[in-house]
Amino acid sequence: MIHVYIVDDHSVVIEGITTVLQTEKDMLVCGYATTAQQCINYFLTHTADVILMDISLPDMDGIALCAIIKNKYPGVMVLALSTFNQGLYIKNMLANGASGYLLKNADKIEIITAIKTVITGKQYLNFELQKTLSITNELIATTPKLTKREKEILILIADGFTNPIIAEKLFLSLDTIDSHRRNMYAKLKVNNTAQLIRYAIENKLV
Amino acid sequence: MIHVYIVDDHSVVIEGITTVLQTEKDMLVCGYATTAQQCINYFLTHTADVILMDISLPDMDGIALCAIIKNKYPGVMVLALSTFNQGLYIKNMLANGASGYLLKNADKIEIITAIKTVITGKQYLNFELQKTLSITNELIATTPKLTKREKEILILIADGFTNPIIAEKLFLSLDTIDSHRRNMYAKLKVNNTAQLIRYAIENKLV
DNA sequence: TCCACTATCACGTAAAAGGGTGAATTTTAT
DNA sequence: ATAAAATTCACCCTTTTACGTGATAGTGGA
Repeated sequence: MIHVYIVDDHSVVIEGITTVLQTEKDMLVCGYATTAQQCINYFLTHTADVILMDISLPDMDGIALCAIIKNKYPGVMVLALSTFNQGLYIKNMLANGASGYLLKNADKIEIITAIKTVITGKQYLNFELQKTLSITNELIATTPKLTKREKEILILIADGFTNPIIAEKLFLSLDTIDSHRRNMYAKLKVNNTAQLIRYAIENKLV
Repeated sequence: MIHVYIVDDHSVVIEGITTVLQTEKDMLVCGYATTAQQCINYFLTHTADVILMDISLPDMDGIALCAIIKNKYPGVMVLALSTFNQGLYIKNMLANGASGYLLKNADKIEIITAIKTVITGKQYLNFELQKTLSITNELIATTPKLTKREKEILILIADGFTNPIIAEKLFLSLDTIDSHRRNMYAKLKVNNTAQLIRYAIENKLV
């Protein structure tokens, strides 16, 4: 009998998964939580084979909760549950010990398959998610890296400070700020402030 | 007997709501759809008293679907279903004929209450959502409005074009572009390109 | 160890942005 | 119909950006 624990702040999702798993004779929903803290408390005195864990929780993100659980109870398999197909989330969950990632639009069969896969110790990721993940990895690899100083100056530019003011703030020459700025332009293949700021915001550097 | 139809691309949510409503003797889930098109097809030959409608669907957004349904079948009450407590969504759904808005973290009682409220023709919005909506309305009221021309020029600036180039593109004088740009600075209380672009992106104008 | 990258600064020039002020015409909303 | 807002343009001046070119010293990874 596979004991499944559910962590999700949407009660209808808990109901839904429970209903789906009831049709499986060898699976049992042994409990659920709507907050990370409830989940942590439960595992102090109980256990489970698999946790279906939403990545967005009211008190903590699923990535942090996953790390805590896997650190204390490595034998418990975590299957991440999310609405969004975003590479960075997938990457982080897997890096923090999750054995798989399931989208909420998954059907009954996929949910059951995912659970059965992860309890054997294998990883579960459907094709769509694997593709997203590989695109993300490629994106990260090809994204030009800004240095510490460059990021620091970039943030000040985004805050609306001019080169002379930034030079003053950082006790550097105006030419130095100009130089860093130009290096960023070259790295990011842009040629003015507007494009620089746009790049910075769209890539969450600011 | 209240006939409830569910539109949501997450099958576990459909399962969950169905399970919740089964406990109510006077409610019946008469059908469900995972796409807007399925929903439209259903109503060509069937009907329902209430539609629980997710605002994010694979083929169309819930706002558009709501408008279509209410236009053809004004008697069918639409109760929007969403994960996010975002004022603009709430506003748009209500403007397009929805009778209420429900968050997916709502518990059984709230779901039942919401359905019972909307079938009487009244609007259902919980306190939290009402607050979000009023904050959003206030925000919209206080957000400085850019004119068509200003937005057009703003987008070109964000694309990295300089004033001379923009003037050329729009067959206008450089002074005119400069003038519009300065008017935007005044409206948005900024004083250089970096801040302008930041404002534009953070307020989804670009 | 060596090379690429980083961080710092300098000089000079041209282009663009930022800011003051004013004004005519057209569109829009009350 | 009339007032308000939007759109267009002009002139002048200062500051900032953008870009070419080059140089020195430190840092870190292959």
